[in-house]
Amino acid sequence: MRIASWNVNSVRQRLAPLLDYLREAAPDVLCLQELKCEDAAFPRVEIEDAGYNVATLGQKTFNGVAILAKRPIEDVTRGLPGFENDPQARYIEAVVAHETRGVFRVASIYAPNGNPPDTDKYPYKLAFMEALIAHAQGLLRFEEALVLAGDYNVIPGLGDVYDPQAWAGDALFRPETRARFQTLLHLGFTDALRAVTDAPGLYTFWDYQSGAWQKNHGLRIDHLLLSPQAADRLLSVAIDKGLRAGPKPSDHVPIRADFS
DNA sequence: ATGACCTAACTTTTAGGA
Repeated sequence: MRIASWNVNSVRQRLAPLLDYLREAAPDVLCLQELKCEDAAFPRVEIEDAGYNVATLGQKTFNGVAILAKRPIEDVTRGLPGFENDPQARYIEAVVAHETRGVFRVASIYAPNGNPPDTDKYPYKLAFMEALIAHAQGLLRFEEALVLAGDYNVIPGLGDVYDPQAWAGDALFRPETRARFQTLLHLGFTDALRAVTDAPGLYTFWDYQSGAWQKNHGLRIDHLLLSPQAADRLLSVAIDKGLRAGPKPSDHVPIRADFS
């Protein structure tokens, strides 16, 4: 069972590399963020023709999340429970069956950026994270294989950013932000990448500006958080950074995990 | 180096991203 997450920065601009990725990496489930289109404009037919079912929560211009899966997508929840008044499309959750080993519950999450931190964008980011913590705590009671996948807009630690000092005051790296990410982990989730390696410099995002990719000025902000039942079945984790050097790249690359 | 990008939109500038 292969589950991946990718902030595509406009699904319509990314359609060709997305179809390539579905064919080459062949994830069973792919969570997408930053669709930047309404549901009616989502390239549903092209993705269904590639062999995937589709569940979306779109929005004009900004945000937007989706779950793609080879198997049927069931019990879809659109919007983060407990944060229902949010006008921004940042959360979709569903259940996908494994061929032989029960089901996985999967969420595709696009947490707010939160910059600049001296504006109301930062308390909005923290409020989203607190609602996510509350909802995740409830989900753990199901004792299911659960993957909370997405762009958290959180740099968890010093090894997850090319220049920690330069990012000290940023909304992605402030202590209040990292503390809430840690609270989420302390509920009982496993940061999938950190379950397989302690290596620094494993990034999922490189800004389009300033030659960030060429200089490897990256951030690790896309994460797969695993319930105990998912963590017990984790086989491997990979970051598909090659896509950042390919044609029409997103500024994020996919992160994926394989499960038994 | 004070530089450098990309996307969507009631587009020819602006807002948002991170």
